Amino acid sequence: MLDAVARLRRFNRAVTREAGALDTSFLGRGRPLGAVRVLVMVRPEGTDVALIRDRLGLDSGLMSRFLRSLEREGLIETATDPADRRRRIARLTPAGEAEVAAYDAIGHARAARLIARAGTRANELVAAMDLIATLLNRDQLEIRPADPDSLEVTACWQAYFDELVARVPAARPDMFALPDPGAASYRAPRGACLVAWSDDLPVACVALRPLDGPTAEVKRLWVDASARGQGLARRMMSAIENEARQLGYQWLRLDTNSALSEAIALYRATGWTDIAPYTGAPADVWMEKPL
Amino acid sequence: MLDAVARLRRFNRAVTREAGALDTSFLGRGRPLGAVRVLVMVRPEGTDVALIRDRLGLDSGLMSRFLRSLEREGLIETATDPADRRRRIARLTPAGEAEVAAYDAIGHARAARLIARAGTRANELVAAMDLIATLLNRDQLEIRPADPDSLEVTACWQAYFDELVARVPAARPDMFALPDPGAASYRAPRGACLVAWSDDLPVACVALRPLDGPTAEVKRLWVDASARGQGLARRMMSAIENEARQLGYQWLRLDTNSALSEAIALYRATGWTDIAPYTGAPADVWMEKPL
DNA sequence: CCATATATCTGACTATAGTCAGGAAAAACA
DNA sequence: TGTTTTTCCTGACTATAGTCAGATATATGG
Repeated sequence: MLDAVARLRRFNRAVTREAGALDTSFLGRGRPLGAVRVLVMVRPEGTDVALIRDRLGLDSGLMSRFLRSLEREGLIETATDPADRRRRIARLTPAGEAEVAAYDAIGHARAARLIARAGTRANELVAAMDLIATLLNRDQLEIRPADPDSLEVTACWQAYFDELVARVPAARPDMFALPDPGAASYRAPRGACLVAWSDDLPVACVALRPLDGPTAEVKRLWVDASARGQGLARRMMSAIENEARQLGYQWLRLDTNSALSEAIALYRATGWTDIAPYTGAPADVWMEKPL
Repeated sequence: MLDAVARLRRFNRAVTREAGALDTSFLGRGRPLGAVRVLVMVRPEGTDVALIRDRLGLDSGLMSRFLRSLEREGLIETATDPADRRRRIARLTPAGEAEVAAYDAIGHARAARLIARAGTRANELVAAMDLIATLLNRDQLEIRPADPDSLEVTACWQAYFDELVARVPAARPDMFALPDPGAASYRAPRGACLVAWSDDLPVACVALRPLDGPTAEVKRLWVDASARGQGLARRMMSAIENEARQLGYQWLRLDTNSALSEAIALYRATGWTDIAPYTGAPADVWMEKPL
């Protein structure tokens, strides 16, 4: 392989040029880039001003000016946060939502064009971008509770089932027909569902449901290919165990398949022990852990 | 797969943030970014000012000011191009070379740190970056003649030999011991050597040497993994055929191995026909084409 | 209650990027 | 040869990003 560092710097130049083009593509709607970057971070339901400032690394004075300018344009409204009245919350007006949608469409079109440029290698391109984005976002990874009926959880579970079908010989697609009738059991007060976010993309999930008195069952641990090799599965397991503890459980169980060797190695390394079967195919390994 | 466009946009955000950090890392030496971008594009042996301006997309007035400012600092000297005295050529002074080396070191350190962050997936990261950079740079790809003894050609040939060893069962590493004693035959006036550049990284090569009177032999066609699937091999073959025509050859020959099926398919599709063996192992396919 | 810290806002300021019009010199063209 | 085009330069200008100090209102911890 030629010098890896030289290759990385070529990448930097290529992407900087592309990102520059991306930035200027956000112009042409008569608004400076800084204001646009703020605008597109405001969610319709309202976003904490400090959060935006922090994400964009802006000076508070500059941020304030951007907000005033967007307000003058009638794209956002700001109100004080009732929970902490020093803070302010920015909310999109209908005009603002339309404007954000327009910027979204521009970005979407650009992105689609870039992917199209890859031709037959589009899938590889997206996978490569995923890997890089996940590595760069690695420190910003956040694990948050999620609604088991939400779109992101459904997407994670679908990815999990696809993975099972690909790797477990005994698994067939029709074993996992979403939507899941049992999704309610992954909710409070007796269940839980966690998703790991890299930026706004879910890259891992895990769920917990009541099994039998003081025993809960861990289900559907999944980590996206781009996020593997960084100890995320271990973090997810540790997070769901904490949830279980807080819900008052004393024992955890899980079933899995011997084809999923890394997962089993992780379980063994973190205090899980084999037990007698308590479910059927496609599982062929059953484990337990005291809390 | 989750929405590809959403993933690409996450990538954009991650990389824009990183590129922003990269840009500011070029600060801290008391010089504005624009001037630095110009400075690091000046080669010690001299670079055409218009070329720099074109690559960076700068206004001629702005460019002029950057040059004056770098001159005042004693980092570069400008002289009129003797071939066209409207044009100017910028050259690094010794102080300038030292300064560029310092910026290089900063960039190198940053790049190394990023690669290190990928841990066990460093190779995958570099491959992903290569793929993206090559796709983004695709329109800027340049095929230029190269010195067969140069570092870049040696690197290409080494990559070619590695590929052969990996794919051809009969090939062993010791069959291809660089440096190549026959490199001189790939030079003018009877031979040629072409390299395709993506930015400053060689991504493909092909060579030509005299064989027998009006017949020349095409050797060492190689395309980097990141640049495949875009018709580059075809372009390289077409370029080397043009070289051969200009050198007055009437026939081309080549030997290859049946394990390299895409290459053979390309040859068949572009007018090459099978002929009797004229070399030994590891070759097992021999072809010819009239010009 | 007070002292201190935090979040935001405002006004004044600087630095940098970028634009534009016009001029001088050289090259290309008819 | 004269005209047009190209290349670079300069000065004047604008827009944007970003910094800084101080003011105000609120929260937090004693």
